[in-house]
Amino acid sequence: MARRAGVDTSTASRALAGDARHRMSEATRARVLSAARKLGYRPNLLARALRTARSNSLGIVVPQLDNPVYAQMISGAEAAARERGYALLIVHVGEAESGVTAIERLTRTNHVDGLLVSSFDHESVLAPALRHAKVPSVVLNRRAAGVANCVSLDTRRAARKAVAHLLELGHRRIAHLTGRPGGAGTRDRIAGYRGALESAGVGFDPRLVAAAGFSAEGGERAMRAVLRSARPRPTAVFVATLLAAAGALKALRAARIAVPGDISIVTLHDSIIAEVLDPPMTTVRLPTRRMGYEAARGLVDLIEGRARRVARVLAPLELVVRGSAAPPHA
Amino acid sequence: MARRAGVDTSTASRALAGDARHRMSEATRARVLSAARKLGYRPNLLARALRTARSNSLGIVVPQLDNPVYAQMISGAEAAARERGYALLIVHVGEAESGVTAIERLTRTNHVDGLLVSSFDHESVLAPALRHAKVPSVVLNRRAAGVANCVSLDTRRAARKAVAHLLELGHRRIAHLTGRPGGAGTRDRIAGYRGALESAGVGFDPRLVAAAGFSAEGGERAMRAVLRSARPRPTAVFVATLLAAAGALKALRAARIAVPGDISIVTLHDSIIAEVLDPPMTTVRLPTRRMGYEAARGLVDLIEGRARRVARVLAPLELVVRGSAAPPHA
DNA sequence: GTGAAAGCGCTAACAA
DNA sequence: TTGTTAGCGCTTTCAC
Repeated sequence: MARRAGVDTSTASRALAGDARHRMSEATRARVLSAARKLGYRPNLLARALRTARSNSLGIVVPQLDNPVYAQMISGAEAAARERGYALLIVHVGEAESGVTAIERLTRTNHVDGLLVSSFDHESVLAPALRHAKVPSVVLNRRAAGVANCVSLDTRRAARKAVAHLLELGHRRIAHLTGRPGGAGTRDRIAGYRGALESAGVGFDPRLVAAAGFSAEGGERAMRAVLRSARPRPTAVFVATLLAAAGALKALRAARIAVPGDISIVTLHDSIIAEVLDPPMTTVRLPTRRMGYEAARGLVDLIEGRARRVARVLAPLELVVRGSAAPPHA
Repeated sequence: MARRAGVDTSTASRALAGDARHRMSEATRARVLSAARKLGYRPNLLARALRTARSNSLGIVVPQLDNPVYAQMISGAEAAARERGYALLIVHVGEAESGVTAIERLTRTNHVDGLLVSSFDHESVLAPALRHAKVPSVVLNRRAAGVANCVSLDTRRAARKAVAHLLELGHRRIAHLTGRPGGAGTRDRIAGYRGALESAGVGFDPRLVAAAGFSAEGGERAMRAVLRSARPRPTAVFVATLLAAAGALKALRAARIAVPGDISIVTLHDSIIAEVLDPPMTTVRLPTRRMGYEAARGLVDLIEGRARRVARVLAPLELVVRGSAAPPHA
């Protein structure tokens, strides 16, 4: 024990706290600090937590782990938590399950100091659950009524950017394979898509929009649906997410439609998958990792009283031009 | 407090422990339990941890988060930990960094009861660090001298299975793009590859082997190298991992070599990426998620004294035949 | 500026 | 079978 080494007792606590509010002689402080260092003293966080009712840990609730989007989010959150001296407890709840029991368990049993939540729960259940948990929370990429603290991606702007790229290439008949019906992300994508079209004076044709969800199969199905029903055929398509774009690509290949020769594709998010597709996919990168980072940092600010509210919308990063989009041939 | 509600005090502890070694009247036990339920009592794990010097948490150290292999591992570990009532603390250490400081921090500061380790540390540093940490540990997919507890994948057998598939299709000239030089995974792959060839009476030609590592670029480079130097050209190639196979595919496409028409490809691991490639990739699935699950379960057994050693090698799952391998044309 | 003492919520040893 | 007591390692009044 550092105390033993020095010569004092709980004064050590003050010295190690380093808090300027405790006035104490530089001499003793130095003595304690050096003794602590020499003995390799590590405070017992459990004891501290019990005493202060603060555990120095954050909980994160995610619906998927093997999706690069969540993996990146977690990676960012972990980095921010570590920088601030917090541990990160991770709970995976499945897409179908509710995160509410996880939230309950994290706060009531594990005594986390704050929550990062990214489950698919409807806001009507999520918001009360978070309010009921008496620790601060930040919701990731789900803007929801009744949820004050949230860090999300500006999906609308990203969508707009993607579609603008197609318009600049000269496309006028642009389809959109969007997300899950009813989701906020879907609304944002459609808004961005329509906004870009309007700015370019291109009319909106609902037959060019189909729900793909976020899976490859969904993308394949939606692409087929559009090919079947849209006349004349679109020369380009903006797809909700990378996986769905891969599915759309498959559908086009099956229909012997060349990409980007006959139809161009642009999508959102970026990962190694974009590079290994044939052709490599042109995408708008989104700062997913940074979203996790900012959310965790904001959460710590909330916990430590440096902030009263966390509400950030992160702008998309750059357009990554690969090979899936080209000018339409006359 | 449940105690208040019933009428007793620390007897509640015994009742809630449910331990059969404590003999007590069914009446009081029932009373305590029902009171606890009614009040929604949750024991304070922090206090318990302080008292018992057991935190009911596991730490997991991983070098990557956005690689499906690790994501699946974590997902499995999280499930097992939760089932057994443990929380999972996750630490990401980067491929270049050492996991040793993370191990140190997890045990000395966060007081985890056990460690799951999958960093890239050389065994000469990892083994002492784990021995020094005074909690049990299980190493994931890295067999290393001095490390007793380990759950790993039978990569050798998986490699053999992959190559056997090519042999059955009639291939005799089979190249191998392997992992990082010197890695255990690489040795296993080469051993499996050679084993399969030998069983089929096919000679081993070192010019057909090139190091690809585990990235797409590596695979692309290695494929080019083999195409340049191997005469006659192989009719099939067994690639170390999915991403590298994607890179190899790219190289073949660039060289206008048809897959599987001119060259067949088979690789290890499975994920959505295998499906979105063109052609979809034939792979040998490996139980990565289960590896995380078994490791965490074994670790808890170690912690709770139900096991003295955890050493499992998980057999590969089935061969998933997609479209990247076909019989060679005469 | 520093020491003494209490107590966070729990469990384990001992008494009753 | 149950209650009493002590103490895990820390922080925080409260004296001094």
